[in-house]
This record gives sequence, C-alpha cells and structure tokens, in this order.
Amino acid sequence: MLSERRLEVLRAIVQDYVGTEEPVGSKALTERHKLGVSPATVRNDMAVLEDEGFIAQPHTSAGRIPTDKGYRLFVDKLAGVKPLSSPERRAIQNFLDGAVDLDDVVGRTVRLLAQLTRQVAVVQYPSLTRSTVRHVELLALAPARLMLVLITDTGRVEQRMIDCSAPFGETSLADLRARLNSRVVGRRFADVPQLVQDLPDSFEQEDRGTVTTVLATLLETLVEETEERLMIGGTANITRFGHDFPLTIRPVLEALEEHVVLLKLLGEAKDPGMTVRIGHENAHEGLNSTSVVAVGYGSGDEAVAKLGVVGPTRMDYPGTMGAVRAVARYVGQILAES
Amino acid sequence: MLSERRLEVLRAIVQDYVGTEEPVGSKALTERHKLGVSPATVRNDMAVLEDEGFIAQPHTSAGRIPTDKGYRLFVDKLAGVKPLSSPERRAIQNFLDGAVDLDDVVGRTVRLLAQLTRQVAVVQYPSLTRSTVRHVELLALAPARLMLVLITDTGRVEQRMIDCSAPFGETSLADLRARLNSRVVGRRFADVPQLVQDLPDSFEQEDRGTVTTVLATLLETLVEETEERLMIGGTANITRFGHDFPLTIRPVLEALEEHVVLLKLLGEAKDPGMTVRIGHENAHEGLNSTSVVAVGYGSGDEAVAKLGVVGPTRMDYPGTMGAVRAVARYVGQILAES
DNA sequence: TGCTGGCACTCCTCCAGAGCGAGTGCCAAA
DNA sequence: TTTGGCACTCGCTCTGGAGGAGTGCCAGCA
Repeated sequence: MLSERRLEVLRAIVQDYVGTEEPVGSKALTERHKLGVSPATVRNDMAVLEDEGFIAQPHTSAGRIPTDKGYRLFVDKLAGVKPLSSPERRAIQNFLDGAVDLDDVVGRTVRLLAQLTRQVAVVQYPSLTRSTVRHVELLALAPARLMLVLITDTGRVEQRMIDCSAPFGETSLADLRARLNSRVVGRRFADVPQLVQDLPDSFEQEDRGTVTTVLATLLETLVEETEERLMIGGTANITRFGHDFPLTIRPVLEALEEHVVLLKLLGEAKDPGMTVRIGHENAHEGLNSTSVVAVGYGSGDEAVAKLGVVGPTRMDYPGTMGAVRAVARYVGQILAES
Repeated sequence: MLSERRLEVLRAIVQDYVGTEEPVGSKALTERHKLGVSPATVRNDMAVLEDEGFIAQPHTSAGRIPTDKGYRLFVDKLAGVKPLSSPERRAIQNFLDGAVDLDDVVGRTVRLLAQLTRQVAVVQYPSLTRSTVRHVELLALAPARLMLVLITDTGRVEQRMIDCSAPFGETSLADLRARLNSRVVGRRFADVPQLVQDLPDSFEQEDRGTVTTVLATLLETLVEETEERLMIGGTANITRFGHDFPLTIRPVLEALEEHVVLLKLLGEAKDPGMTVRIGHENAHEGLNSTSVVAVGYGSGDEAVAKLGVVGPTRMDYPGTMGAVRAVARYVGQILAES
C-alpha cells in the first residue's frame, strides 16, 4: 500500500500536469507544493509510483506524467467533486430557464456543458422507454392515410405516417383515439404493448385490419425510436486535447460522429453516481486517449437519459465532475417543471 | 487578357496543387502536362500569372500555389462540373431510398455528401416559410393547457405548448381546429398570417382570448422556427484541411458550431445555380481558408432548402460540385415522392 | 515578337555536431 | 528514512554547411 505522502505526491503531479501540460519534475513539485520534504525524497517516491504504474516518463531525464492508472487512483481516492461557484450556478439556471421546448433544453444544455468544461459535451435526449405517454394523437390526412403523433411526458414528439389498406371512418378514428388514450396515457412506454394487446378485438371486423396496423406502428415507434438521439457541442474544444494533432483528433472526431458509439459510452454510466472512464478504459479505440465523464439525469427520482463530456485524459477531473453533476441536476429540474 | 496558354498553365497548376498539396514548379508542370512549350516559357507565363494575382509563391525559390483569385478563375472559366459515375449515382439513390422519415433523409444526405466529397457536409432542413401546411392539430393536454402541432408538406413537425388563461371547451377546440385547418391546409406558410387574421372575431367573447393566444403561438412558430435547423456531418474530414493544425481548424470548428453562421453561408447560395465561395469570399473570418460549395434543393421546381460542403480552398472543385449537385437532385426527388 | 537553353542566384530543407539544462538515479551521511 | 551531493542521460535548441529545387534574367534563334 502506498503511504500517505506518496499519494500526496501523486495528487501534486496530477494537478501540476493538468495545469501545465508538461512533465513535472521533483524540484518543481517541492517548490509548488508544501510537501515538507526535499526533492530527493520526492524522487524516491516517484520511483515507487512509477514501479507501481501510476506515473511514467516520456523519456529518460524528463519529468513524470500520470498514467491512466494514476488518474484512476486520483479520481477514486484523491479528488473530490468540486462544487460550482454560486455565480456559476445562477448562470446555469438562468440560461436553462429560457428554454422553450425540448430541443431547446437539450441544445442549451449541450452548449452550457461545453462552455463550463471547455470540452466536448454530449447530451442524450430523454429516452422513450423510461418515460410515460402524455398523449397519442391520430389524424386522418387522407381517407386511407393516417398520422400517428406520440407525445411524451418529457416533451418529446414522435410522428409516423400510416398507409391503411382500407378507408377508416372519422367515427372509428375518434373511437380508436379515445380508447387508445384512455389506456396508455400516463403509462410507461415499456408497459404499452400489453395494454393495447386486445384492442383490435373490440372493433368491427372491417376496421380491425387498420387498428392492427396503427398499433403495430405505435409499437414500432416505441421500439425503433429507443434507438436514441443525442446532441453534441463544443467540438472546437478538441483542439485543446493534445499537441500531436492530426493523429489524436482524427479518431476522436470520427467517434463523435458515430452516435451509436457515444450512446454506448453514455449507456455504461450507472444511474446513481457519476461514471468516469479514463483513457484505455473506454472500449472504443478512437477514444483511448480521452476520458469520459457521464451521469444520468431525470425529471423524477429516476434517470431518463444521460449526459456527459469527452475530454483529454489530462483534464481537471474535480471541476469537470462538478460541472457535469450540476448541469444534470438543473436539467432534471427543468424537465420536471415542464 | 490572359492568353489561352496561360490559362492552361493556371489550370495545370491548380490541378497539380490540388493533387499533391505542394507548390508546383515550372519543370514539373511541363513533365506532367502536355503544354508543348519549355519550362522557361512556363516560367514567363507564371511570372505574368503572379503579377495578375492568380498564383503566389510561399517564398522565393519555391513553386507556385493558386491564390483565391486563381481558384475563382479556375472555377468560373476553366473547370466544368464533373458528373458522377453511374455506380456512384446508383449508390446515392439506393442509400437515400432507404430513408424512413425526414430526419432520416437529412441524416443520410449529410453522411452521403461527407463520404462522397471527403469534406464537411451541411444540410439544411426544408424551410418552413417556403413549404405549405399539411395539417394543424390542437390537443387539450389539460383543461387550460393546449398543444399545437404543425405538420408540413415536407414531413416536418413542430409542436408548442400553450397555457391558456381560461379553460377551453372541447367543442370550441374542435371548432377552432376545424376552422383553422380549412383555412390554412395546403397554403404556404407565408400566407398564413393574413388567412387567420379575422378568426378570433367569429368566436364567442369568452373564447376569444384563447383563440388569439393560439393564433399568436402559431404565427410565432412560423416566424421563430424560420430560424432554420440544419445537420452537419463529416467533421472528421477537417483533419484533411491543412497541415498547420491547431490554428487552421479551430476557427473552422467554431464556425461549424454556430448554425447561424452556416445558415447565412448557405443562404447566400442563389437558387438556380451552384454557389462557390472561395477563401476570403466567405464573410465569416474563421472560414477564410476554406471554400464552400452550396446549392438549393427542393421537391418541386423551387428550392425549399440548401445543402453544401465546406472544404479546404485546395479542393477538387469539379468533383465536389458534381457530387453536391447530384445529391441535391436525388434529395429533391425523394422529397417529392414522400 | 515570342520561345528556348543556359546560368547565376536565392533560399528552403535536411543533417550533424555542440552546448545547455532539466531531471534522474545512486550513494554515503545524518 | 531522509537528505545533499554528484555523475550521467538525453531531449531541445542553435549553428553551419551541403544539397537541391526553383526562379529570374539574358542572349540567341525562329
């Protein structure tokens, strides 16, 4: 086990390296931090930390930089979550309060996160599966053409065109609309399938086909659109990620374009706490030199979606975690209000 | 006026530079192109071209590279639009045909453009102002809370919450819904304001306030949401833009994040032909070292939106223009079908 | 008048070597 | 266990020289 002081040395190395972006040496450390020991002692400690794999030298006779393992220890044991200043909190609230609809909320959130952390922000739209139905609307655009509109409690709206084999009367339509709503409004998406299962049976023979089609489309919307949407912002911040350019940022940009990858990334975040994935802990290869900080957010006690940031492994973890957590909370509040 | 041969020299310089990314000298030119004259003659021509500002030397004793003015001449006079190969055309059609809804069409288009041109693609969603109303729906979510849903002929759906001061009866709601639709369905958005102007007058005194609120929200949606949406793809391709990295790409990424800037950029594209803005011709400073190729697309004879790509000034103009034009055409077809 | 070959000149790029200095590892002493 | 001392390593930077690509100019020729 590492002694108290050695942990302190590791913390100092991480902090300095995050600040300066340059390998940090023993002398500089003793000057900038009150460790109470001489450079020589620090050197010994560093040798141990290096043996254990927490820090590394880019080359002989250079300072040390933290390894992924070093950051991991730092995040787990040495660093807290830095709360935001109250002006920052107020700014967040003001900024988010101005949102007019769901798109706007997500858009503002992503910009806010990017600005606060100076990194790339990723915000997932509130998930369909975990939310509840606020309303289902059926419109006849033409005699045999319907539009299905689904409104969720989080303000999300999905629509689908439905071509029917046979014309569907206005009365039947109103009937179906009413029955559908009475069954599913306020219910969770996951429960909808079994709630509407027997609905076709209660209709006239001639309408049964159309009703079945409508229900099939509804269920399809629930399933297919569980393939979530997300929004990205602050991509310009990747220029801050490192100096060895083309090679580093290329794969990151590519990963950011693949929303599937990002969703998986966020998906790994466990609900209650915050998830931090450092460097090679990220499954996706292109993100091996980045860290991801993600957390769930929701209108109630349960998370309906995730948000987070992607940044260089040498990021300010306490600050980033603080910002991510704070933003998640406020977004949750906003969603609960609307 | 420049002689035929000098134009030919310029064309050769542009082509070689676009291919190699390196300043091209007189000797290399005569070797790679059948100009029928000696390097010395080419040197003289180059001196003239440089005097006129079409090419420049990065430093003495280096080859020449085209200036923005040189590219401009190349695009205007020397290069055509390179049509796509028929396998490419088929691939486009197949890829776009698989789209299920508007989001999907735009998403596929942007990916397609990025892949074909290996540059950053920008696609604007079909504009509200130029399209027509397919349907307006009003739902009562609560006694004094309505939802307005607007469906366009291009498949776009906009929704807005409306809080009413007084409860609004189901009968009045159905009435308003019916009257609204009978007036605006099939009409252009621009015409809606005057079409609904006198609508409140035909309602009972007690409902008049709510009707006015609803109409105001509707008009607001038309105006505010004319602030268009767009989608971007292929950002990873900016790594191809140049070698002097952080400085070049930073402002480009920033510009790409500001959708307002991009919309303005696309907005400058005139309807019928293609617009090419080269380097400093772009109003936005961050895009001074990029070129933008944009064109309108639409379901009918008129353009409902624009799409285009952003790339380095040293891009393959004929090829890019060909791809942009072809994609715009196919997207137009797809929209017309749905 | 326009094209061509020749030639001197410029100036970037690459490479090797030297000096510098930050930082280390080890050791002997406190 | 900590500390000061000291030799050593090795990347960074600067310098100078060789090489070479490319130019501009000039005189000759069609």
